[in-house]
Amino acid sequence: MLAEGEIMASTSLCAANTSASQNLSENKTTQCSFSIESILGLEQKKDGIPAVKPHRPWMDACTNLVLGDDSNSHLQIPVVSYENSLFHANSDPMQEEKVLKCEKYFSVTERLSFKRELSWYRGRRPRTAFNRNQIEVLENVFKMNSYPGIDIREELAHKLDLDEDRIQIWFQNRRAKLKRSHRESQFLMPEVSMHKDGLKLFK
Amino acid sequence: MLAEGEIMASTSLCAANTSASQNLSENKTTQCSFSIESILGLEQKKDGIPAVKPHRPWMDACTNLVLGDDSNSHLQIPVVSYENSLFHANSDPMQEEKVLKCEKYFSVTERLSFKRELSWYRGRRPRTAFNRNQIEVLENVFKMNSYPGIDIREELAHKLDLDEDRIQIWFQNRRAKLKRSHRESQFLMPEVSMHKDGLKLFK
DNA sequence: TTTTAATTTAATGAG
DNA sequence: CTCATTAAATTAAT
Repeated sequence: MLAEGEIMASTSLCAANTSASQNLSENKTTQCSFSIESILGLEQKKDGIPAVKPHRPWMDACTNLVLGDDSNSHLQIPVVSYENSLFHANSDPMQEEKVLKCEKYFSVTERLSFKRELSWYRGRRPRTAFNRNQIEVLENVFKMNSYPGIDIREELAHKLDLDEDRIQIWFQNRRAKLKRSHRESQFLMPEVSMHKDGLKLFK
Repeated sequence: MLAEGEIMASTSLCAANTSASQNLSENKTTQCSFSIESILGLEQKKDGIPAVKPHRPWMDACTNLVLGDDSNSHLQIPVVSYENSLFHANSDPMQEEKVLKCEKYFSVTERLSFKRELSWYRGRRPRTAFNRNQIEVLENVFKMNSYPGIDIREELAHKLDLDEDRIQIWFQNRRAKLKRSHRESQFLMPEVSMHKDGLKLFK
């Protein structure tokens, strides 16, 4: 099930968005309490309170989490799995230090929710920071094979002490990056790509 | 955490390498000169140059005009279009002093390219300075919707005389800022946010 | 020094 | 899988 706000985030659609869009594109009168002038900041602000609830998915979720509201269990963060997992096998010292600092001032539960907040609201996986060696190995493998099969990925995962999933994602992102660079160099230097087949397109 | 060079210490490296090699080349015999060491990045690297170029649309003209096709163009400094611009209207004294010193030894042209290199040693977009009105409008829109869709962004871009890209980046940075501030206030006053509804959440 | 515009990339979800 | 998009973590200009 999708988290509340998730749809909003991915489609950029919400009440505020729609109304704002209408206001911005058409100067129609609205039943909303904000006009295009207010949107554009051309009107004197009389109240600081927006007519619509701001769209802040991560805050919404944090509120739910902190309050432990079970009616929104669809928003729950798979905290546990991250807690004990290997995700932070290569966590950086900075974050470790932060956590250690917390220990002195907060309860375990509080620390948990702080850590939870450090990652994203749905328990978005903490961003993996590959070290130099990992990157180098991955790049070298990529040079030879940008579509490594499951066996190679597993092998890499084991050798580099990473989840196979991280490897997979890395290769996906790496392929996307390569593709983008190709697109861009074509755009930047069309004459090269046009001449590469020996065609005389410009004379 | 995987230490640098840790993989070299692995005892099963050779056997593993062999299978990796087989896996990597899959079905075909390797006509390439890659060894397993090179695959795993254990060989001396001779180039530190990234395989792909960054996206620098505003440099397109320069790249094409000045450099033409150059596989290392990401390292190059664009020469033409920013020469006469306002970007360096207020250069700092330190830099000025350096330049004066240089005067004794370098030609005007060399000095120019030195200056250019200082500020353009990487092809980074010149920092946009939003004016007060632009900020105000952006902030007002942000209050209602921190994820404006493409239509609103385009509209804003037109109304504020900015690239849509600037708008997009602004909102990204603005969201990050909001989130950061939220995180910080929770860190500073966890009891407030946790007890704000008077609930006993932890017992 | 602080703030924030710009960049790179890991993670995510839809197609 | 691709592709577009997002947030995290930076870098660098002011």
